[in-house]
Amino acid sequence: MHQPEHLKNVGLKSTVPRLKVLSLFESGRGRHMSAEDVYKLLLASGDDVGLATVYRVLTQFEQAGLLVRHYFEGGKSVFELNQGTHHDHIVCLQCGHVEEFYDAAIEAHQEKAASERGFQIRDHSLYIYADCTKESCPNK
Amino acid sequence: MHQPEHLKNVGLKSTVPRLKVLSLFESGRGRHMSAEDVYKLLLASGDDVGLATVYRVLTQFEQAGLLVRHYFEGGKSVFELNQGTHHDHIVCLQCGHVEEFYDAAIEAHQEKAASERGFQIRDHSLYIYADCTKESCPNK
DNA sequence: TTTGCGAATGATAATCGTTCTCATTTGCGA
DNA sequence: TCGCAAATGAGAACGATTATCATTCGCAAA
Ligand SMILES: [Mn+2]
Ligand SMILES: [Mn+2]
Ligand SMILES: [Zn+2]
Ligand SMILES: [Zn+2]
Repeated sequence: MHQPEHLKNVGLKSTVPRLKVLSLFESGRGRHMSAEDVYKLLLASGDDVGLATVYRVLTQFEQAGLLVRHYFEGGKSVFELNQGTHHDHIVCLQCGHVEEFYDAAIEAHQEKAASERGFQIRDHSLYIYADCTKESCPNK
Repeated sequence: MHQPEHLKNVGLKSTVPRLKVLSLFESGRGRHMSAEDVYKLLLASGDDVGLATVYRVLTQFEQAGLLVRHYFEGGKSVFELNQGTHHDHIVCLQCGHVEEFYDAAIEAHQEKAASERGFQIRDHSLYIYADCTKESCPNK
């Protein structure tokens, strides 16, 4: 999918740590990952990259539009590949399972609520915290 | 408004620091406040309370249902008086002005989106980040 | 290719918000 | 008024993230 040129196209020089982080996200070995997640997965696969570099690269990728950052509850940022289309998230409070959804009606009502009050929307975040019904979920 | 009995009613003994924090929220000197905001406002008014106590009391008030905690972007928790009715927030990215709103249609669609996917909603957070149209806003 | 240099990296220190520890104080029922 | 569990406050500890800085690397010019 992505090649070294992709990094150049967004103004970042192609380096080993950057390519490793990008290919991890593209490998599908984790969709919503924290800096620590990325760091540990890279270590586990023998690719050792400094933790500080992981943080730097994630922020650079976010600014370059390659990744999207989320602030779930819990205090740590979570990143995912930017695939162009916006979506919101449902997070299971028991098992942490994250499901993505997009609801055009909700998006439209948000736009309406903001413009009625004289605001021009730049961004928004909607997280639904819930209990899921997966078999594997401790929530029996 | 609130009196010492209110604390007892929610299972907390009436202490000086707790009463000070509660009356600060009730004074209207700030609606959405972080622990640091509360700490500094109390110090400024001559009521010195330890920072650790401020954190403890805010968490206790949240658990007791007196306050609601929000996780705005920026990494720090923000609290406001729980006035019984849920609402969401629009935050101006330029001046930080926060406006509250409630949209029954959005709430209903969230419920629908979650139940359709087998989730039982426990909580949710919706923040709209925007540019406001206040005269005082740097966003001219 | 080799070279040169500014950008990138990684080990580690520092920062920030928050929680923990523990000796001291306080609220409040007996 | 006492007694004691609960609450407080100062400061240490913590987890996530950022800053510092000496070393290494990417890459373009020669
Ligand atoms: Mn997602
Ligand atoms: Mn509010
Ligand atoms: Zn679950
Ligand atoms: Zn504004």
